[in-house]
Amino acid sequence: MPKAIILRLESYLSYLAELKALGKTTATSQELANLFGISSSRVRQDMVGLGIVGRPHSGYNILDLQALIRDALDLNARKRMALIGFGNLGRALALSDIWNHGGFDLKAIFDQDTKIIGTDVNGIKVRSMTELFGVIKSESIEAACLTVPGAAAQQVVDMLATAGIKGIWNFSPTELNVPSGITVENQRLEQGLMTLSFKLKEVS
Amino acid sequence: MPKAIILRLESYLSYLAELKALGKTTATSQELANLFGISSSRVRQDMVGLGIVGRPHSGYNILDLQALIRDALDLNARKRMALIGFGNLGRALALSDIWNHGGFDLKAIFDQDTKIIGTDVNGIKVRSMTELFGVIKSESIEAACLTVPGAAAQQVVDMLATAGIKGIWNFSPTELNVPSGITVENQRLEQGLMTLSFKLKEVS
DNA sequence: TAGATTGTTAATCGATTAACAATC
DNA sequence: TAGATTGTTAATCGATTAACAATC
Repeated sequence: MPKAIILRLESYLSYLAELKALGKTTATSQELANLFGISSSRVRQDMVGLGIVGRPHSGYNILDLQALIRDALDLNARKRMALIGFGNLGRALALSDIWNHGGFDLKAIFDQDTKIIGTDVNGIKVRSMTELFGVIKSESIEAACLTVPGAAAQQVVDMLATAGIKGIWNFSPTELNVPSGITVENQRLEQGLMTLSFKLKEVS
Repeated sequence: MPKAIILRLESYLSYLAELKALGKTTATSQELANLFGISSSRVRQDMVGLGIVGRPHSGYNILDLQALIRDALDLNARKRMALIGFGNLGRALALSDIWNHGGFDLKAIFDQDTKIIGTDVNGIKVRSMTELFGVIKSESIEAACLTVPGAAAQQVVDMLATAGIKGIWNFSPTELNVPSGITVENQRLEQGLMTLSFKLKEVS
């Protein structure tokens, strides 16, 4: 499935939650299209791809649509995650409620700093990097969130690959090298900021 | 300029820094293409767009290319930024060194929580939201980083718009409504996590 | 019923790749 | 020089839009 479609499904999902909160039970392709300036026919093609059947007068059933999108993105499956790097950003993510929005459960936290190791975070103890391999195995952890400094990222990725991790949510600006069978989703904060810089020049 | 090109320019930039660190002085379109699986002819078209002239044997001069990309993204212009929302994420960003990578200088921090107001962060005092309008004006701040809870986001955006902000780096999952003349760059953490969920299903 | 909205096919658009003469 | 690599044009590909008969 193309990346562009995935991103649209995610946007539909958050908009549908808003509509539902307003008491609506159906949404038309035109309503969804207005959301981010695409044509209603593109939305209908996305709907066909999801396998949902709409009704000529009212549109698509919101509950059905939410369920199908959540299923397409596999958000209902509980996936076990480890966080590597308990710096300011790692700490912010660990304490946030974001994990559940992706169907993830944070199960372990690792850091290198002996001053931090042992800290309790909502019932999860920050562990030493030396425990990484064993804990990922014993806790059946399949995904990792990487919030270590860029210089350390690749080295940690190699450890994660050996331990059998299947997916990485990467916050370091470094382009990671991973063996096949491992997927990386980059959350490029620096690129976001650079894009804002570019856009600022355009608007003014 | 299409978003896809912007993202490529940003990727070229970080790769060029690596090449330069290795002591190289030129890069060919083929090298840059290998980076993320596009064709060398696409890279050459990007180069033409930047206005750089390559040499048939050696490729493009790295220093020239870096300068042109930085110029295209306006990274050399110093832009003054405010951070709104000093929660865990806002705090992590405030303490990070990311701002300079986009050519931004963090000049003010705002939060609603009276327990936090007054805190000193690298010489910047956290201010009350009531000061937002005045400080943005008096400090000539043109951009804002939004790390407030989703429910408060739109309300803050309206204040920022009134104060004359030109660009917003948005970390809230909410789709923001802004008047024309203001640009928003969304840093969708939730969508990143959902995309990872989808990809995990695909690889296994 | 009337007409709003779907599902579907063809047309359009833009971005990417292929190809190749020019050239350092 | 030989050949690697550019700059450029045409071909291809994929994604988006337009159009419209079907239908609730």
